[in-house]
Amino acid sequence: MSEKYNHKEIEKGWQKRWKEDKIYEVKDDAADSAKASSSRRNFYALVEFPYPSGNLHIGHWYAFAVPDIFARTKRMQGFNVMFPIGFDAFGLPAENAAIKRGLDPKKWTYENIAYMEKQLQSMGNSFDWSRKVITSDPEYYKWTQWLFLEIFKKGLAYKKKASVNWCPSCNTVLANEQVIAGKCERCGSEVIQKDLEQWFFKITDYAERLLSDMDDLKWPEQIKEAQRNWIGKSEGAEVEFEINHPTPALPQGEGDPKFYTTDKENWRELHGRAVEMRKAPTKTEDILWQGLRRDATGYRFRRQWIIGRFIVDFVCIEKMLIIEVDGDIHDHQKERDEERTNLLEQNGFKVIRFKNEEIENNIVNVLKEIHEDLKALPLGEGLGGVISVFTTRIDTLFGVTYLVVAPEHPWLTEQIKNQKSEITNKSEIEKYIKETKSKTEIERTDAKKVKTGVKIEGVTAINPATGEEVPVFVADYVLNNYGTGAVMAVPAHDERDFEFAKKYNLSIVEVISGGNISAKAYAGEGILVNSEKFDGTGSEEAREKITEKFGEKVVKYKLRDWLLSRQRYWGCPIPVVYDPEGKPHQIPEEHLPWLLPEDVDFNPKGESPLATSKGLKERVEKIFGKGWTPEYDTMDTFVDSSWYFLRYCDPQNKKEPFDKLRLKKWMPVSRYSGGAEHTTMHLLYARFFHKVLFDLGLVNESEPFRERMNRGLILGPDGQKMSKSKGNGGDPDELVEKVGSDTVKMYLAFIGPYNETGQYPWDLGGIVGIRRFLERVWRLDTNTRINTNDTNKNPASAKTTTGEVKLKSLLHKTIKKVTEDIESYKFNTAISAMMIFLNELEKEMGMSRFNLDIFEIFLKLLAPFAPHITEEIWSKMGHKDSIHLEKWPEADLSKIKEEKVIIVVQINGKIRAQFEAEPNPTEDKVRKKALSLPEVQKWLDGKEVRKIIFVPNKIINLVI
RNA sequence: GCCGGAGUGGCGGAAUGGUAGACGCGCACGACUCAAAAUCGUGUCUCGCAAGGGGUGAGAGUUCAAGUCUCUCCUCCGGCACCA
Repeated sequence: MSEKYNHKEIEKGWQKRWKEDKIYEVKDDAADSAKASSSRRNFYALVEFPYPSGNLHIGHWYAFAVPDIFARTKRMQGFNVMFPIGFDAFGLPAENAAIKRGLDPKKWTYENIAYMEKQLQSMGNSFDWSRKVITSDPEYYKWTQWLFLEIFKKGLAYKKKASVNWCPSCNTVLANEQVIAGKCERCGSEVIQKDLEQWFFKITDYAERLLSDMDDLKWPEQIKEAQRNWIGKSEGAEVEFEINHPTPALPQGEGDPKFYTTDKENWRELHGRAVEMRKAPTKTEDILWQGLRRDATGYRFRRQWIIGRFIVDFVCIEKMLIIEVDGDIHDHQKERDEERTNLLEQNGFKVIRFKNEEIENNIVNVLKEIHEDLKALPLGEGLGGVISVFTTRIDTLFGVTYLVVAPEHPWLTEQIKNQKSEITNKSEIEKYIKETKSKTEIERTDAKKVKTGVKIEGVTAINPATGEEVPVFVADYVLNNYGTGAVMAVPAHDERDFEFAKKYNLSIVEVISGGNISAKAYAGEGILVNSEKFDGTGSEEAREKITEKFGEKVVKYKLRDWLLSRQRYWGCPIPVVYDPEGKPHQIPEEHLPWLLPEDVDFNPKGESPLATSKGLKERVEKIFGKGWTPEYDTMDTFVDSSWYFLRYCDPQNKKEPFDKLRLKKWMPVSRYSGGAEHTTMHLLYARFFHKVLFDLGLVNESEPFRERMNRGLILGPDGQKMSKSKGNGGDPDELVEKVGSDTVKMYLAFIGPYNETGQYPWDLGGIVGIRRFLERVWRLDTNTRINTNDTNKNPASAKTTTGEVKLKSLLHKTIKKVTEDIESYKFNTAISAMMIFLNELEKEMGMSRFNLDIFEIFLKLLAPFAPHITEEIWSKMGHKDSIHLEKWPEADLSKIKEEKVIIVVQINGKIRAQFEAEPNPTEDKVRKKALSLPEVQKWLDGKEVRKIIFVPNKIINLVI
């Protein structure tokens, strides 16, 4: 009688042995490895490290146990495989445990890690535990801080005000996930927005590279597309709309009446000239403009701008300063210039002039002088006269009937403050702005809500294409942080604008297309009311032409800078201190790791928990001096996880985060497996981080992950996402206890393709199928040994039967299929192929004695899927070394021989008959045989065969 | 709204343009058993006694041949979304 398949004993035993023998620990160099050979290459198999929540759920199993099949296969295929594991240990749940249950976050976290490690061991994965990384270890976060400082030094970390979700009742900052429908997840009170100074990484500087470098990555197109979406590049144009009052600082009627230009035709002509001049600047003008636009003076300028009936060279937006550039001046010109200067100065402008040589010889000095002049001028009396908009459809410029600015738009802010502004309904606008502030981001961006807005009375903007005056609105449907924070509204061709225009009774002007909008535009016939419907396909060419004339080509991204400050305790401290003036300074390297203090009150006090630490304040004053204060915020945990895969390559390094030479052996990651939910967060952040490190010269490559696979999601049996609160999660521990780790792992691999981001309801029904399969393998083994122990049977001398030839052919087919399917993460069909093989194997066994070699090869194929049971059988068969160190079987294509093939006979594509034949029959043979079949005769019914299609070994199709 | 992906038995899912439903679950029947479980065997898309017909979300097309390619539409899933 055969002994029982006792998974518990087998699995425990082998897990212990593997640990003792360290068979999965990997040396950095292929050459260092015990089984080294010149053909051995390094392979870095990576899975996303888990958050130590305290309990492994079935999703973790899916994430770790299945890619283990791949890692094991690669190892057997002769690669020097690094398959590390660690813990993403900082994060909110630890802190919540502290707040709710008074636990110490550190203790809580490390206890969880210890427990989860045990659970992970029971999985029997081939992880290399010697490279374990825990992000909350000071030995790790020291280097997170160090890297932060490197980035800071490079000017890619900066501070600015940003709003956070704030729960007034809990007295705490909330993460976006903690805000449910605008309410606090915990107490249900209304969440408000609060502005705080926070740290950012300038990921936007890398938008273009993050986009274009993706082309060469071996990633599924889906993931690339999602990232492209997220980065959200759009190419369009910026167009400037002048506000229609020549000098907003002047009350109407003062100064020379000649100064005003109200005549539209005149304005249009003037504008045309200004545009021509902008397009063809002199060398000197260009030098100055480059200086001015680069913010060298700290103020913004416009060039060739219309002031009254003049075009001036440069004018400041914020202050009333005009800069004129002189060429060679003739006397009569000089006179005119003087008159013009007087006129401008009478109207409140300061006019400064520079000679060509001055600018060309010493631009730095000139800019300095301008800066001095600007400083001397009073604030808030600026031109205030331009609103820049971003559009991707400049071809609809002629249809613009109003402008909308975001409530936070700088121009509006300035105008509200400006005493002399001509806006007549300031209080109404201020009220609206206040209302907007009280809305959450989610409320504001709810497209379903009816749009609101307020007309800005007293000012109008001029459509540069038509010279028409159009009203200006403030409305919160315009986002300040995209484009320029202002939009041109084309209600005839944009739904949102249409909705708004209807509500406020604004005019709607259609732009004719018919493919030649540009021609119409040039001819100055831009306005075409109630013309034939605009088809929305104004040509690329039209856009280019209109951009050239009225705007400037620009590229915008949806991607925002990475806000990394968290007003939380359990995270990596930001290694920054503030001097008595409040200026941030980096903490010198010798003070790293900048330790997280432990004398902290976790109960929300309305500020970051670190602010309650006395020890931290004392530490700062002791090191830096009196009046210096610590940074109280910690880092987003995505910073921790942006480089953990680099630390795996050199986890013990005490001198630097990692040694560049060691990285060379492993990076980039050969294959990275993870969840689809990280596509636009972790995966993008890590790419950005890695690129920065590349620019700093710390890593060798600009992309961290050569290949990426996203897995699907395991749902609860109810089709819902699994969670503790719903109680629909499967408990893997219990399951492993019952059927064994091998069965659970293999079942997870069997339920569907792993390389597709589908969703699988967790249904235990099918798991018995896998368990049966493994039991059959177990029984097969037992029988084998009984047979081989029988001295009468000598497999080597036995004659080869037809059955064995068939089996051998199937074996090699199976090797091929399994190998290919593992490579492409289609574990389900690999398992299916092995099942088919086992079915045949059993049949053959029943007929004759058993071929041991074949069974051994089969075991090797199965080893990555069911590491424990195969190891046990392998060892019982008398092998001393682990099966997991065996060489992966190779398919011998010459052994794949069909004994017989089945030829299908079709008539007009319909199957009418089939027959068996020797492999590779000639077309001639097949045709003759087919025609002779009575079924075929019946269907032919004497009709003539017009055409014959022959697919070798498969089909003959007779067309009548 | 935009961008991806997918729709195949009772279920999970297979099918380089070439026999649709592999493999597994479930179910039915049979064997073993006093009986049950386990195990093994047979069957299992559908209409039809059969011959044969129909069938991969719907409709059209290309082809000797379409689940697979093309077009239109529907549904579901995922990403982005007042992004101008």
